Amino acid sequence: MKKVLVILGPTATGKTDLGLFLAKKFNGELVSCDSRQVYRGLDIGTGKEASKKLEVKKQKCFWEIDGIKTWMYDVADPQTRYAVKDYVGAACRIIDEITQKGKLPIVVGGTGLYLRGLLDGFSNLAIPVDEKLRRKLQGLSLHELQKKLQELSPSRWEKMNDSDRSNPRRLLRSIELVIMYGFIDQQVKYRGLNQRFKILKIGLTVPREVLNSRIDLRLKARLDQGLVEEAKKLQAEGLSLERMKELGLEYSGLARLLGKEISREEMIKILSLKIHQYAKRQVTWFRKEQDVNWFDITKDNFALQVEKCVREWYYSVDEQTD
RNA sequence: ACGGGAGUGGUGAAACGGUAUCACAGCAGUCUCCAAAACUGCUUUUCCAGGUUCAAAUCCUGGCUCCCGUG
Repeated sequence: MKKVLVILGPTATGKTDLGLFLAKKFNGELVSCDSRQVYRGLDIGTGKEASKKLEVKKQKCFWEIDGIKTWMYDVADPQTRYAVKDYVGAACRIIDEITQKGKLPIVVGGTGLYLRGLLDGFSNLAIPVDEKLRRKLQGLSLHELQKKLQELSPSRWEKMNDSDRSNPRRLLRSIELVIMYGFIDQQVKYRGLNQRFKILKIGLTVPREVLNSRIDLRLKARLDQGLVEEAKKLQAEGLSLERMKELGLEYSGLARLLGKEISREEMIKILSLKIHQYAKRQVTWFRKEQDVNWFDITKDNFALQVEKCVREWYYSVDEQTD
């Protein structure tokens, strides 16, 4: 059985650095699993380059960082909306290609939903989005959406938890699933990677306080690298501040700065807070992930420990029939 | 030092003498296409000491602290 290595964990734990390290050891190529790195032009704010200053060559379909090919960067225009389905389809194809070359795909993931979709597969992705319906439902109040779903599909409503029942987006998608059920998109038949590959998951952890201070340091470094200039460039290229806000974290802060809603100092304060909260949500998500080999990045020689773990798996022979 | 004003969760605010409330932060969580999104739950408060009152964050007295003005 072919193998895929997965590195996961919250932001600012050095997933890309570790990925590069392992790619060199095990003849690998990186596949980013990040809902914002897919967008062209969002480079500094999404941390496309590794923390160390390495040689980066941007190619048409991939970046070459310190000689290692890195995929799933720059596959979408930031003005368009990219979603799980797009990611899963594209990433899957690339992983197959890497495997065919005889190399090891290393998925570097911070976006839990995308990663789960890629590894386990989401059956609902075959049920298409209906823009017209969404536009129509967008105006409805929470209560109206709830009523609508209860009428359309009481069983689906019953299955939802309290949190989702108050979530307009989930309600809307749920209604969409009921209405669009008959229009299954035959193109997106898709099995999760875990059915076709032997997967090793490496998870990175770090004490919360350390993580927060790493985030703050990284934010400062990004500002020094020209984060604000990057945002100005995006704006000059036609990206509206409105859309920039939707891109979240750094970019939403930057959009407010450029829109003169907040000062630079306020922005830094807000961003620090928002990124801490985001990291916490990532930790919550990944906590439930199955079969993860966790490593604390503050421990001595952690990279070597990881390497050892990967080596055992990488050279192991599958006893079962392929 | 004098005159004036103000002290309510970690922060910013609300409460005619009548159940101390809200937002943010914090903590825990949800999750099958906006996921760096959206959403849920929980914790925590009346500066101190007296007094008036059935009842005080609220009124009175004293103390402490802070702010503004004058010196």
